[in-house]
Order: sequence, then C-alpha cells, then structure tokens
Amino acid sequence: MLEERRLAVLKAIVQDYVATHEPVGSKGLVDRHQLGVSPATIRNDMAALEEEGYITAPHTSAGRVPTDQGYRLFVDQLSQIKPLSPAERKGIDRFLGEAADLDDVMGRTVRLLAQLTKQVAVVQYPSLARSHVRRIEFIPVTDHKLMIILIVDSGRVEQRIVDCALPLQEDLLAELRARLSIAVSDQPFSSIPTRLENFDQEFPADARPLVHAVIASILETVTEKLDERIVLGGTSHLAHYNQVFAMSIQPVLEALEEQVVLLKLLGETANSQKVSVRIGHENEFAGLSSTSVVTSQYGKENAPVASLGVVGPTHIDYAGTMSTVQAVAQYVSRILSEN
Amino acid sequence: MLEERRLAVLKAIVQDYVATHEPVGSKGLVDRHQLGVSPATIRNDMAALEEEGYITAPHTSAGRVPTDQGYRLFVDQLSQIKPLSPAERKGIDRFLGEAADLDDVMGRTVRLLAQLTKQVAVVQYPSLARSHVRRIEFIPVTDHKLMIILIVDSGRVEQRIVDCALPLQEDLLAELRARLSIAVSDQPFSSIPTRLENFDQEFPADARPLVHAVIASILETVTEKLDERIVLGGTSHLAHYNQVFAMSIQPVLEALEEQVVLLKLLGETANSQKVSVRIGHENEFAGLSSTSVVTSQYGKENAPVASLGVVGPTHIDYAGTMSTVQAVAQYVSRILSEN
DNA sequence: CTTGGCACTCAAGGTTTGAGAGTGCTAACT
DNA sequence: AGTTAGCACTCTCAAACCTTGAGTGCCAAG
Repeated sequence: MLEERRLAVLKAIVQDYVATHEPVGSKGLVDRHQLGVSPATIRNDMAALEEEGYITAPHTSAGRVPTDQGYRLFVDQLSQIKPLSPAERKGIDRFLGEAADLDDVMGRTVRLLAQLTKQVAVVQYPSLARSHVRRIEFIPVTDHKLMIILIVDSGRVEQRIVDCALPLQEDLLAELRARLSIAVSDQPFSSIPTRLENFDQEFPADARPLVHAVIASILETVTEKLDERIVLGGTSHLAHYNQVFAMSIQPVLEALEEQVVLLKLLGETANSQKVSVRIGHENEFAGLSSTSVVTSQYGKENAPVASLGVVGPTHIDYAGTMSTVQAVAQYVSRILSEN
Repeated sequence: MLEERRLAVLKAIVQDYVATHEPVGSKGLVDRHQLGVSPATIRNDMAALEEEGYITAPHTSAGRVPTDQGYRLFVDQLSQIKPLSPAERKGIDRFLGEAADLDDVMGRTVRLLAQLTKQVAVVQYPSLARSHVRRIEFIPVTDHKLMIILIVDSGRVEQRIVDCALPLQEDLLAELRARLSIAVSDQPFSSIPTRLENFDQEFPADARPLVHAVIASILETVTEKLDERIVLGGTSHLAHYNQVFAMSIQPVLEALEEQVVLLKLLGETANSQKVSVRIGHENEFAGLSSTSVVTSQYGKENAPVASLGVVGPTHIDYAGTMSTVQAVAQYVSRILSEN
C-alpha cells in the first residue's frame, strides 16, 4: 500500500516534470493526479523518495526533480510500451517505403526519427561485422592498381583500391577471385580473417605478392571499416532545449562529432529486441552525462545488423520515445529484409 | 587624408571588435592604435562612418559595432592575404598527406579546417558534374539485377543497382558495356545525358528494354547524385559563440542540416581561385543572416571540382580565416591531383 | 497513518541607486 | 578646414534592497 503509492508519486513527478520542465510540488501533484490523499501525505512520501535518492530538490523551497535513479525506476516500471497510432504507423511505412537504395533508407530513417521524437537521431549503417559477403569482384584500374569490390547482403557496397606495385595478370586475378569467392561468399565478415589465414598457401610462390596485397587490402577493409558509418540528424533540436533548460550543448555536440563515441553508444545497445535506455550518468561518456539515450537494434529477429536511436535530455518522454524508436527499428528491419 | 583616416578607423574598429566582441569606443581606439589624433576627432569620423552605414551603435552610450557593410568594406580593402607560417603549412601537409582514400581526404580536411579556424567547416566532395568518367563496369547481382559501377577521375565511385525485370544476357551486357565505355569514358558527367540521347538506336529492338533500363539508371545517377555529398565538422564550435554572443544557433544548425542550403552556399563560391566571403545578410538563406561564410574552390587551377569553407559569426577573424581556407583548398587540390 | 496548520526558507522578480562609459555639441585653437 | 578640449547628457550595467509566493518540514490532533 505504502510502497505502491510512493511509486505512483514518483511516476506522477516524472510525468509532470517531463511535461513542464519545472520542479513539481506537492500541491500541484494532488491537483493534477487523482492520488486520493492530501498534499501533506505526499510530502511525507516525497521526503522518503528523496531519502532513497529517486528525487531531489534544486533548493529548499522548490519542488522536486527526478534524479537519474528516479528516471531509471520509472523506465523499469514502464512495462508495456504504448503502441503507435495506425496513422503514425502508416506515415512511417509510407515514408520509408519510398527509399531507393541503402543510403536512401538510412537518410530517411534518421530524418524520420528526428522529426518524430524532436530529438537528435542516430542511425548506424548495417554493421559489416554482422553481415555476409555476397560477392567479391575485381576491377583493374590501371596496370598496377586494382579495385576490390565487396557486395554485402545488407545492401552495402565496399570498395577499395589496392596498389599491387606489380603488373596485374588477368588469369591469376580470375583464379584468385574464384577461390576468394568460394572462401568468403555467404560467410560473416567476422570470420574472414581466420578464413584467409593460410589462403596464400594455395598459390604458387610467384603469385604470392599479388595475393598478399589483395588479401591485406581485404583484411584492412574488413577490420577498419567494420562499423564505421553512422548518420546523424536533428541536431538543431539541441538548440531548443539549450535555451529552455540551462545546460550547455557544447559537450553533446562534441560527443556527436566523435564517431567512436557514437559507435560505443550504439554498440552498448542491449542485445535483445527490446528498446535499451541509458539515463544521464549511466552513459560512459562524460559529455553525455546529462542526456538520455534510447536505442534499439534492427535487422532480423535473431540476427540484428546494427542499432539506431535518439539522444535527448534526461527529462524526455520515455514512453513515447521508446515506442517510436522501437517502431522505426521494426520498419527499417522490414524494409531491409525486403531487398 | 580624411578618407584615408576614416578607413583606418573602420579597420581599427573591426579589429578591436573581432578581438573583444565588445562595442568599441573612441577613447579605446586611440589608446590601442597609433592614430595620432584625439578621441574627439575619432568621434567625428565615427559619426561620419555611422552616417554612411559602416558602423552602428547598439545604444546611445555604447561604443560602435561594424555593420555587415562595414565588414564588407574591410574585407575588400584586405588586399593581400597573410600567408600561413611554415609550421602551419607543414602541419596541414602532414595531416592531409596521410589520407588513404577519398573518404579519408574529405574527412581529414573537414576536421582540419574546423580545428584551424575554430569554426564550422563544410567540405564538398568533388562534384560529379565537373568530373570525368574513367570506367564503367557491370556486375550481375541476380538474374534480373545488375549493379552499375561508375569510376570517376576524382576518385569517387558511384554504384547503383538496377532491376531490369528480365533475364540478363551476358553477351548483350558485354556489348553494352563496351559501347557505353566508348561513349562516356573521359567525358564530363554533364555531357552524358546528351551523349546517351540516341544511344539505344544502335541496338536491335529486342535488346532495347535492357538498354533502356541501364541507361535510365545511369542518367538517374548522373542527374540525382550530381553534387550531393557534403561533410560537416566542428559544429560544437557553434555552442561557444552561442554563449558569448547572444544569438540563437538554432537557425544555423537547421541550415547546416539542409544539404540544399549547403550546396547553394558552396555553389555560389566565386568562380575564381580567390577566396570568396559572404557576410551576414549577403547570404541568401535567412537562417545564416548573422553568420559569415568563407569559401574557396579546389581542384585544378582552371578546373575546380568543388568547394570548401567555413561558417562563422560575422565578427570572425577574416584575414586569418581567409588565408586558412585558401591554404587548405590548395593542399586538397594537390593531394587529389597526386592520385 | 493521515491531515490541517503554521512558521520558515529561499529563489525570482521588481525597483532604486550609483557608477562608468561613451557620445554629441560647442567654442576655441591652429 | 580640420582638430581639440570641455562639458552636459544619455543610457546600460551591476549592486543593493525589498517583496512576493511557492514549497517545505514539523507538530499536534484526528
């Protein structure tokens, strides 16, 4: 009974604070919510909640504000995510359905996510590490230079030019391609390094230099470019909550410029179909310690290929944002699997 | 004599204001610059400059601030751009020299530019419109789907998948590729539409559907993707001059998110090797009316392939920024031509 | 365990005041 | 003519001060 009401109070505080961005007091709470008790009782509960670290008072005579811990409890209690309206779903579907190629899908997704949530959106390209090679092709560019093209099942195409420093022999290339094809086709990227480990042994000694150069280049692509591509959108929304709320957006902008940080952000997404939420200081990166990150993986049910999500203030509409992120992730998954 | 001193006064005002970001008064001016006259005289000149619209007073008893027009005159008077120090040049050279491929060059350039100028940097990928096709390749992906790859002299590689909706015939593809190669190789992109106008006439009627599909796809690539790629960096610098100076960065962030705006921005770069500067309201886009844009083209001397530049507040260090932008543009040109 | 009452605290906003910076004007000087 | 000193005037900014009101914590009674 007592515990139950306290939870209700916390929930009410979070909701009000998210809506108004102003500390919420005991009187306002009983006015706006049907709690069935007097402000004084609420005050006792609030004192207890503060004691336990779920809420805090900016100063003696202001209302209370949820702490990161408070938001966390709130989110954890948020058992079922409210579904989007049919109209919204239809809008998403139509917008994403028009996309032509992968670039287009990613671009549209990030814009959509930013627009729906009014926050900064982050979308990762399908990770090569979790993709499979579909084809491998060679295109001689000059005498010495070869373009290697890897076509990936997620629709990505990686190309790289390698300078072999010696004349290319067409027949050797053809054989190399054929054997490489067998070795790596339909294999996950992550397995390629081991698969190519002793690959050169199959070739005669005089072909080794070329083989080595090509393999080295492929391995470089495989390891370097693994997850690298990320698109960003809706950064202008940052300016808004900079003015309303007194917080500097500089560290946030800096964080968003660092691919590494973003990758880590998305990489930490819980390995499940559920939406993952990291609140305030739960984020490793200091610059994001006053923001919340809502992410979800997308891809096939049991084989997610990458993550997407939004970055917003800690006083974000968690329920709405989580459902939007989840819905968008589902639609992206569907679009990609249709190709 | 009189005119001459007025110019000197304007110059001094701009310099002081850029340095301090505070309205500059007559007394401070004579203290900091060797003008050889008394504050009262300066006041007369300032009154005249204000009359002519070069400077303005925020309120009755503050100093003066340059107007857009004032900055314009200042920049126009800035005949020679001060060269960078050898150390700086070396730093640029080393940093850009390490780049592996085109993506890397662009990424490094934008970071470099942002870091050197402490402003938002904008770099356009070499424009396809001003590039030449080096090769064209086909890769069958499935029975019906064909990947078309265009390799461009600037190092860009464009790929596109076209669904022909009918089985691909290998020999027909080979011939198509051969003829296309002849038709478009080493030709500027912009000439391709006319070159392919009656291209299908050379093929027998039963081959037309495939030919049409491929040509349509190429034309789409050529027209749609013409200039599209732009990279951005250093947006976090915006936060800084948001706090110091009282101006909202929201419209600026919004502008920077719009590819169209950025393209227009860079596209308007003066068609010369000189650096181009647009000050405040000289920018067409309203969101950038309180920023200055410093751009330069890069590429071969007489055949620039694209533009790069920075976006900053109107009270920017014009001399320094212009020289940095010019230097970086030159280095990028060199790096690209070395490939 | 809940509630009404009450004293207490503190941020926010408005007003007043003084100081300082800077101007414009006029009259004298070169 | 152009330059200068002097002076009155204007206006912002910051500090000091006061008032207001929201909100709390605690206590004693229900």
